[in-house]
Amino acid sequence: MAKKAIPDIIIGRLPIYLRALERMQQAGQKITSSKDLSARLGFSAAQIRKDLSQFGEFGKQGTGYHVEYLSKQLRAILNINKVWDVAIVGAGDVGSALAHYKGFVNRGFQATLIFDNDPAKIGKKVGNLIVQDTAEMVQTIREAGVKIAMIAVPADHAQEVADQLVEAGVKAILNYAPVQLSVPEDVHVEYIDPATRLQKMTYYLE
Amino acid sequence: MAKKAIPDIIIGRLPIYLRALERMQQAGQKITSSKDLSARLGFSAAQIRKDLSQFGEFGKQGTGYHVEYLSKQLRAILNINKVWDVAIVGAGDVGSALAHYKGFVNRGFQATLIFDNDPAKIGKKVGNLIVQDTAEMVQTIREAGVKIAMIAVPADHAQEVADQLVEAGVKAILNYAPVQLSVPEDVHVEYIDPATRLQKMTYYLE
DNA sequence: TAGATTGTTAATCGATTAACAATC
DNA sequence: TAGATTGTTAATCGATTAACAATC
Repeated sequence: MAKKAIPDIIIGRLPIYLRALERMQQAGQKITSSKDLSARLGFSAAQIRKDLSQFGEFGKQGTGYHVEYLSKQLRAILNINKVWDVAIVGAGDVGSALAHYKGFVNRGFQATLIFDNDPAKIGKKVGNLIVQDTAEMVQTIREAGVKIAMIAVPADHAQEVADQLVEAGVKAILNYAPVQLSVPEDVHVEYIDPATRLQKMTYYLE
Repeated sequence: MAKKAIPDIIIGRLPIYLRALERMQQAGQKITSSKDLSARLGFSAAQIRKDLSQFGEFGKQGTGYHVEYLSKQLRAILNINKVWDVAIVGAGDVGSALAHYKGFVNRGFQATLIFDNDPAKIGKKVGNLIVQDTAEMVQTIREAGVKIAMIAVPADHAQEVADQLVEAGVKAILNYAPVQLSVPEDVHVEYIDPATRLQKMTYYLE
């Protein structure tokens, strides 16, 4: 309830703040400020302070924010103190790339399941994972208690897969298929479509 | 000038409208309406009409929009009536996946160059492309007149690569490295970071 | 202490929605 | 014609910014 009150657009910025803080930590920087973060990220200092103040008082007047402390707080707020298991649906180029992707390590996620409906792929290894038959997906995901999935199947099948994921108890979907999905309102969906992003930029090109 | 006046947030929705229209076309649908698009995409009908009206009068009262005509108009507005060449920097897992990605076909883009600084990778084939030495990147991109690039190198090197791309005349960058880039204001940057997107959703999970 | 920076309120800015005349 | 849907204006809603007292 209290959570619901915080605008989604603010939630979306928290991981970006966290990413910057973690880079500061790596670089040995102990203290930062809204001004410092603003210079790095391009958001206004006022906005950064306001966003953070939604969740508590993390800073110190005159000093700023302790990098490690703030980053710990943000990880707690975002629920990534644990490592979440993630299922991948589709073992084509995109699904395989996600299975190999090293960017999830230390950011709260690990791919533990991958599915495909192509008999030629089922049983094959992709990274550390063995491709399983989509026919067993609902049961396998439900039994494993996996709550997050990434869809990397052709656009025509994405909605069907989404329906199955919902049935399996998945609550968060990262969709790489270039279609809008229709899901119950307690299921969250984020979209990644590089062509769409490039098209946004070509508008400005000549 | 007139272009600059249109909010970026509207430009970002145009490719999504286009994506839906192209799926309608494939399905043989001739006519749509703001209400129909709204049902598919989740944006309000009023917003869709208002967005489109920024660029002209594409519809007909009482009828709606002709799918093929509107999609043609949007392609023109977004400057994707041509096919844009795109350079990929980094031939690791992400770069390779982008080189193989089939989602760019018919959406206005083709990868034509790929670069890496690892001698073990230079000269190797990735998809149709041969990996070239990053040392020659600035010159090669400039000579080829390529204006769009995707960065798929480790975070530590992304800014350096971005600087080189700017020097080479690139005006649009799709950045897969999990860092904010600093570029001149006539250069456009979009970010794709799946971990960030997943973290946004885990906020809502328990 | 003096300087710096937070957290927060009020003011501004911009985006979305509702409503409806125009018209196909 | 009657019904439907556009394009657009005005009203609403929400997000960002400016400013500053509190305080480290």
